[in-house]
Amino acid sequence: MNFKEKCYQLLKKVPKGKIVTYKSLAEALNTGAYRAVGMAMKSNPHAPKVPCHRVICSNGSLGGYTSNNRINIQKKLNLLKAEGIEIKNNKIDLGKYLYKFKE
DNA sequence: TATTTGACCAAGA
DNA sequence: ATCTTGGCCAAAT
Repeated sequence: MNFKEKCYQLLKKVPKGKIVTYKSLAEALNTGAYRAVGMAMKSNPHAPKVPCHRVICSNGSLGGYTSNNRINIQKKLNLLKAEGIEIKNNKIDLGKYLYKFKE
């Protein structure tokens, strides 16, 4: 299985109402390639099956979605709100919504 | 095979 | 608080 597919599998494990950071996701993959994880997302061959909108930056910002345009960011933000996540000033409470893979 | 790039992260100024 | 720099790993060229 390629690195990307592992990212997708792991990302699909993330429950609704929770989010993960690129770093945490990479850590769960037993690696530190958080940047490569982002690449895997933009490739996104599995489209809506993989909740790439649940993946955000470690600083609490949304990161990117289809592009780095604010408009698309709004869309991602809206999806997260639909999950029950509250965003404050385009920032998310990591300690509250960050999902941990290992336990 | 080597260099560059990227939906990033952490630290320094 | 924001901006810049260096570093990380994998994929693209």
